Amino acid sequence: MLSFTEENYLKAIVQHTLFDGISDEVGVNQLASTLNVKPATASDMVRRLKKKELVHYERYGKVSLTKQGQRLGMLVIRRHRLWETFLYSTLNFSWDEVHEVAEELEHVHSGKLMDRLDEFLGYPEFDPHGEAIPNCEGEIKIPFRMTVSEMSVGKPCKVIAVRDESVDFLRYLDRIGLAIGATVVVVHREEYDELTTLRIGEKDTVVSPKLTSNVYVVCGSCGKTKCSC
Amino acid sequence: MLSFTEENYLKAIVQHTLFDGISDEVGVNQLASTLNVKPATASDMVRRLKKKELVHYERYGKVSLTKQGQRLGMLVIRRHRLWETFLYSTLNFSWDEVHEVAEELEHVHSGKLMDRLDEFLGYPEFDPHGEAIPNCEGEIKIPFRMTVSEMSVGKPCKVIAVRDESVDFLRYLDRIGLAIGATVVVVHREEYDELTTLRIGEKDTVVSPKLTSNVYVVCGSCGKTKCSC
DNA sequence: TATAAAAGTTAGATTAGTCTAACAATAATG
DNA sequence: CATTATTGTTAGACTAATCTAACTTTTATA
Ligand SMILES: [Mn+2]
Ligand SMILES: [Mn+2]
Ligand SMILES: [Mn+2]
Ligand SMILES: [Mn+2]
Repeated sequence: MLSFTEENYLKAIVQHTLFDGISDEVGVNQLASTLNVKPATASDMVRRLKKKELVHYERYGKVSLTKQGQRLGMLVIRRHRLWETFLYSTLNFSWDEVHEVAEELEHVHSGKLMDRLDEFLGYPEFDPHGEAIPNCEGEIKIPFRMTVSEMSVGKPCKVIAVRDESVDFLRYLDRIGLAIGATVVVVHREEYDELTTLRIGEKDTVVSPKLTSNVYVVCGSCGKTKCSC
Repeated sequence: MLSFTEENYLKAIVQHTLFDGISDEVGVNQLASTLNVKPATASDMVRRLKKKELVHYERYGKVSLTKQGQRLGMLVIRRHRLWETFLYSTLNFSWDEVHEVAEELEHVHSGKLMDRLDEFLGYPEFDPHGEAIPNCEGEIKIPFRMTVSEMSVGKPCKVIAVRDESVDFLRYLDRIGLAIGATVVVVHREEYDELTTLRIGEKDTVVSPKLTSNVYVVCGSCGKTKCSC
């Protein structure tokens, strides 16, 4: 049985290697900063995870997941996202409140519990932030996704997910009317100061690249990421 | 914020001092055996709980709860029993499966979560084993209860709760048809070998004092513990 | 009440997870 | 390619929670 800490490391490694889509391996310092620990601590832990055959790793090298490590990490993420969905859909939490509570609930080890919860929720595909929920084998289809910062000017698109789950970010989105399913158009992109004017519904709002790079969208006409509409 | 371990100690002290109704204080060895640790370990922990002002305690003395210790212990029990109710009523777990999972869920620290869950469940008064659920202040009315072993022969009574939550015990009760709400009559009590013949519904079953002392009942006519029916 | 039994404590060790400070290897850059 | 910057490791210390083994206090009983 994995400890809280081990599960959190696996989850962080999954985020870096599978979800962020930059590389399939991650450095110790990067991991340390994600987990808010010092590099020395992460270095130690990575060696422990290697001994348990959950990661591939050599001294001074990068970290990547073994089959088993990936499966277990994905299961933590499944639990996290199912609980977020429960809190949001059943207990009427707002989308900025669910993450923190799910950080605790995700460590409850009962496969039966998660399967029953999944059934109770009607086998949801996505969590309240639009992220896909892995199945009970820890499998998931990771879609190639586009952010608002990559969308061409004038093309209507639909918000499908958000990358950042912080309270500040989500409340900001609420204020400007940007929710999952909303239609947005990049009205103008100012090269000089990198600000983007976004039409959300009827209203235009000027936003930073920090926002546009954290909002995932698909084509508003065909619903695909890559399209020729 | 309390650790898992500290919460488990508080819960165990509540059980011994408030629920078992023998004394309002408990010994270190007794605590140790309840928590499956060695006396040395419990002795250490009790001193830590004292430093946090959660228990009253002097070297070589007995342990009892402070106001704060009692409140926090009762809140752990509230969470445990609300989760058991959720697992049983909403996710269709059987009454012998809920305890183990609740042992993990009870340590999730979110008052809002528990209040919302309470609301979702319709403010239940009792958990699947018939135990009362403390309110959000950690308060509860502890009823004076009678077990089957104390009931007089021939008097019909109603099962209101079970003391033991072990899988073995609860499955055994299922097999002999003894559920919460069932009507039972002590048909005969054999002094020699302390076995009791119990009429449950239409069927007679011979049971041990281990069973009769773990089943709580009220008078079948008036619904009270002490009555003159 | 003296002795034995039970209950409780202390000392010292261990493991997980963390830190700081000093050091070493690798990568980037002039 | 030599120097610097970045990245990662090691050594040594700390806390929480546990153990074993030896010791002490309290309680029971002959
Ligand atoms: Mn989340
Ligand atoms: Mn999410
Ligand atoms: Mn229980
Ligand atoms: Mn219960």
